[in-house]
Amino acid sequence: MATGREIAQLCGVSVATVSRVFNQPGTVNEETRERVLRVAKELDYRPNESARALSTKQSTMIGLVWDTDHRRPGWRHPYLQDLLIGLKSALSAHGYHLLMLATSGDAREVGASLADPVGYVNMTRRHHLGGLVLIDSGSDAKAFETFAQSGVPCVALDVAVEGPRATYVTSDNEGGAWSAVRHLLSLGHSRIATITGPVGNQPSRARVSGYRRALREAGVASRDDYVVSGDFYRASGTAAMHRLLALDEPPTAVFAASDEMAVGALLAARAAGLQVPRDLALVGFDDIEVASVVEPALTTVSQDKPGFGVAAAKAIMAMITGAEKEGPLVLPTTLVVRGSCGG
Amino acid sequence: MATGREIAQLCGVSVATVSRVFNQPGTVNEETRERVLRVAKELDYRPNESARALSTKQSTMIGLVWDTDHRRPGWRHPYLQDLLIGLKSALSAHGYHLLMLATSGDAREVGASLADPVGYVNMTRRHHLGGLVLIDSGSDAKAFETFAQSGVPCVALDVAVEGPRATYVTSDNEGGAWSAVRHLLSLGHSRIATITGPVGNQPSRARVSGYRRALREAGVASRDDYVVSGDFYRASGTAAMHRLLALDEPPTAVFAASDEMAVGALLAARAAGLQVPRDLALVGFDDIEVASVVEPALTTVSQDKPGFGVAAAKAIMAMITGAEKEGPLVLPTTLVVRGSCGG
DNA sequence: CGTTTCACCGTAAGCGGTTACATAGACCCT
DNA sequence: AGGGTCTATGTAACCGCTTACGGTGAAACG
Repeated sequence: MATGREIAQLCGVSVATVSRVFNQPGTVNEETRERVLRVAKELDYRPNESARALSTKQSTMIGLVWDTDHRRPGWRHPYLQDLLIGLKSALSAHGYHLLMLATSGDAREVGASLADPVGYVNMTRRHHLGGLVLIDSGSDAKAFETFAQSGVPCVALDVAVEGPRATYVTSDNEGGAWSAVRHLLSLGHSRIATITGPVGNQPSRARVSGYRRALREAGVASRDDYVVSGDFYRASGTAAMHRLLALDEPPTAVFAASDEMAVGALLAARAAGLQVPRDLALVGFDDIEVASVVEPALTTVSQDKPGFGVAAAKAIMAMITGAEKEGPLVLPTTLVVRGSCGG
Repeated sequence: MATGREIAQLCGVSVATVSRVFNQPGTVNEETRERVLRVAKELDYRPNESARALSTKQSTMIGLVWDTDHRRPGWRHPYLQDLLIGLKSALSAHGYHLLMLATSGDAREVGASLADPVGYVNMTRRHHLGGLVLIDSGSDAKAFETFAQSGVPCVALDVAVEGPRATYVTSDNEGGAWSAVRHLLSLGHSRIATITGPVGNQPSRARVSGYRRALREAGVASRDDYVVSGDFYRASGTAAMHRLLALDEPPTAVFAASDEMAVGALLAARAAGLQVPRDLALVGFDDIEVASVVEPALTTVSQDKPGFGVAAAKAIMAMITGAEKEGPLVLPTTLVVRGSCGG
C-alpha cells in the first residue's frame, strides 16, 4: 500500500497537499490536484483507515449490537438476513462498514452483554465508530436506555428509545395487527382470539393494541380469555392454541403475533382435528419464509424487511452528518392474504 | 476516554511503562504494574484501537466478505444466522470483531464485487484486518482464488481454495449425500433420482458424487435421466420434479441437494397427485427451518451450522497467531430422519 | 573495589494521516 | 511603490499507542 508521503515525494509536494486533495479539494490548485490524483491512481493509493480515524476521531464504521442471547439460545431473528442486506447496502452507499461488536471476548469485560451496555459504548469510542445500530434481542429493553443516554448516535430496531442522539425504527405493528383483525372481521368472524408475544416486548404490545382497536371499532367486545400470551416461539403458539381450544366457546379465528406462533397454532389445531381454514382462520405476523410453505399457506402481516436496514442506515447517517436528528421511523406493513383464512 | 498518557502522569511513570504493562507484563516491576493497573481500572482505561492498529499494523478485526449477489437478489444463505452466531462468538473469544465489508460505496471502486476482489483486499490492508472470511455467494468461485493468492489470511466457506495463507471449511457433502441415498436404499428404493445444485458449485458436485457412490456401492446402475440439475432454489426443485415425473419410469425416491428444492419437489409431487411419502420418498439437504414445518416433515442431511462459524474462526485465528496453516476442515453431517421417506 | 550483568524504566522515533498556522507570490488598490 | 487580499503550499504539531534504544542503580562477579 502506497502512503501519502510517497505520493507527495513523487509529485514534489508536501503530504499536506496530498491530504488536501482528498479532503478539501478546491483549496488546491487544479493542476497539482490532477497530478496528485493521477499518481495516486497509479500507485493505487488508499488512505490508511487507522491513521485517519486516529487523527479525525471518526472512522467509517458503524457498530452493530446484536446480542445472541445466551438465555434464549434458540432465538432467531425473524428476518436478520434481509435486515443485514438492507443495512449493509445502505451504509456502503455512504462508504461505511458494519462492525459486529462482541464484548464477551475481552477478558477485562467478561460478562458484558446487553445488561451492561457500557462495554459496547466503550467499543464505540475505542474504534471511533460513527454510531450504533441496536437489534432487539428480545429482552433487556431497559438496557437500550443506557445507549440512548450515552451520547453515542444510535438507532434501535423495534425498541422505542429516545435521546438527544438516539432514535428508532419499527414497523407499524399496531396498524398491521389492526389490518389482520380487520381481515378476519370482514370474513365474518367475531370470535377472534390473539396469541401475543412476550409482555415486555414493545412490538408485541402494539400488536395487541391493534387487535383491540379493530375489535372495538367493529363493535365486538373484547374477551380476556381470547388474549393468551406467548413468546414468539413456535412452541408457545402450540400451547396457546391448546388453551384456546379448551375454552367453552373456542374462537373461530386467531391472530398470532408471529408466524412462528401461527405455525405452532396451526399444528395444534391440526392435532385437535380441526381443519384450517375451514374450522379455524389463522393470521400470522412477520411473513417469514415458512409462512408461504406451510399448508395452508399463512395469511400474514408482512414487514418491509430490507427497508428496516435501509431506514436504520439512513437514520444513523443523518445523525452523523447532519445536526438534525430524525424522528422515529415507522415502516408500513402489508397484509399478505394466503390460504389460512379461507374466504 | 482516558489515554495512556493520563495514566502515566497519575502514576508518575512514562507512557512506555503503561504500554508495557498491557503488552509485555513481566518486563515491568510488580509494584508499578499493580499501580498502573489500579489507576487504569479507576479511569476505565481502554486503549484506543485506531492508534494501536496504526502502530502495530494489526487490528482486532477480521473481515467478512459476503456478497449479497445483485444478479440473484432472491438468494438466501441457508443458515447465515447460525453461521454468524458461531463466527461471532468464536471470534470474540479471541477478542476479535467481525467487520462486514462493503466496497460498493466507495466511489473510486464502484462496481467492485466478488468479480473484483482487489477492493476487498485493499480494505483488508486499509483497516489492518487480521484476515478475511469468505462466504460463498454461489457464483464466482474463481474470484476466491484471487483472495487466496493475495497473501491475506483467509478462510472460505464451502469453496475449496488453497494458498499459503488460505484454507476453507465445508461440510462433508459427499458423505452427507451418501448417507441420504443409503437411507433411501435401505428403505427398498432402487429408482432413486437426484436434483442437483448449480453445476459450478462445489458442494453441489460433492453431493452428486455421494449420490453416485451410494448407488454404485449398492450395485444400482446410475441413470442419467435421474440426475436433473437445479440451482438450490425452490422453483428449480419444482421444475426438476416435473421433469422426473414425466419420465417413462419415474423415480420412487428423490434426493434433493437442498431443502429448498426438496420443498419445491414436494409441492410438484403434491400437485401431480402424488402423496409423500407413500408414492414418493424425499430427502433434502441443509436442515433449514422449513424442513421441519413442511408436511410431511422433511428427512434431510443436517449441517453443523454454528460449527461452520466456529471452525472458520478457529482457522483464521490459527493463521493469525501461529505460523502453521490449518488444513481444510470438513465438518461432519448427520442424517435427520423425519416423515418424508416413510419407513 | 572495579566491572559486568541485569532488571527496570524513560526518551524519542515512528505508524500515516489531518489541520492550524505561517509563508510566499500574484494580484489589485490607492 | 507600499500595503492589503487572496490563493496555493509548506511546516510542524498532533492523534494515542508501540517499541528500539539507551541509561540508571543495584546485585553479582573476579
